[in-house]
Amino acid sequence: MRDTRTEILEIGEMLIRTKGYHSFSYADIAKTLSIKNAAIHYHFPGKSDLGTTILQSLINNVELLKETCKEYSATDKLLRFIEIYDNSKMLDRVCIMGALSPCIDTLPEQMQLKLKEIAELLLKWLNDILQEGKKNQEFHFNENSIDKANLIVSSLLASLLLNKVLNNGVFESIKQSIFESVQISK
Amino acid sequence: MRDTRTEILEIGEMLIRTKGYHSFSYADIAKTLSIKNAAIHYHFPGKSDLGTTILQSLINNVELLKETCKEYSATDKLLRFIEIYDNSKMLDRVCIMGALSPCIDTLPEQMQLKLKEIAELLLKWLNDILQEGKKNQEFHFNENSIDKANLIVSSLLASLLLNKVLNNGVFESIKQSIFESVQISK
DNA sequence: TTGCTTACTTACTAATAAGTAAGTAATATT
DNA sequence: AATATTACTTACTTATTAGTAAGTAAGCAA
Repeated sequence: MRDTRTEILEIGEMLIRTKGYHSFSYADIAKTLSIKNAAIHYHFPGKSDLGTTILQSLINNVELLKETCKEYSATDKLLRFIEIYDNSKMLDRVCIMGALSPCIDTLPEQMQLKLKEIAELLLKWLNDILQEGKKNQEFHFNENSIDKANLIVSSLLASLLLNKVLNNGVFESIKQSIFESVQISK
Repeated sequence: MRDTRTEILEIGEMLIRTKGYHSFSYADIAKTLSIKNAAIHYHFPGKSDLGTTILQSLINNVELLKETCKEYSATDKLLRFIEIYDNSKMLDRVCIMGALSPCIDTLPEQMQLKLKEIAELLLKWLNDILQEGKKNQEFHFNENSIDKANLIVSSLLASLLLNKVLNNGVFESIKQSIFESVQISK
């Protein structure tokens, strides 16, 4: 038997990434779990508490993944980084940045800050990976690594969005471009 | 004295691109224009009528811009294409794809179709520009032009989103990358 | 001058939203 | 055995939503 609090968080995350923060309600979660509306308020008094907790748990997941990859080669780290987006693609979801950044101004302040934290965390991690790979000759590129990290995160994020609209091969096409742009073959 | 219908469309577009489709209400528009809620229903019976009309007018604008650029060089066409995003950046807005694609499944069907139309229109136009520029030696790149168009649109779209979150130089950084990737200097 | 259309307002409905207060049954603590 | 805590439900409030029906004032058309 699953823990209700955890299930609320997972369904909430799914709803944010499939419908958006403003388009789901406590009633959606309640229906899915066959509990009452107020049960969710018991675990998360306000919607912003739920939203903030979901974002924090995503931050924790990235930190954990980062720790797991610590000893990997830069190439394998990059592969694991891109896997985050692969997983989203497989589930036909967008990433959290894609889901929330368009309406960041309408989010509770705590959520805005957490979203910033996620963006900075991902960009910094990717930048570290790129620098390491360049230093030890795994990757080959001329641009500075911050610009490159910006470009990679942007294009991954947006290809998930475009994929939802067009259902074409844009995600795979982008992934290929990324590998070519750092000159690793896989 | 302005035309109310046109003003509703313009404010509606602004609201979609700053707050999102589900986060604005007829009341928001009514307040801004100092008219009553029902006046908007007179011009646009349902919210989906308003949304669909806004998307159609954006399609018309792109078609018009395309026509205007007809005789330009490929380089100038590309500059005008990117100007669409420059304008968004200046106003601290995201583009319509960035605003609506994350929650496309929650939009009225007519709006979903119009959004697809916009995505296809932009990608096709950019692809044409890239092919023309490659053919006449204005641009130099090895990838196929469809992949390149995907990458450029994706990164422009996402850099507007990231810019809202981080307020850093990501948009300018991406723009520079695009120019370099087709090897034009400006 | 009578009637019709345009562009609204007034006043409303029904649905849904987030949120709360009070009660309850089961479990854990002392 | 008595008490407190956990995890809810029941029943509710208040606010906001999209949407509608009926009325009106101004302008034009026959």
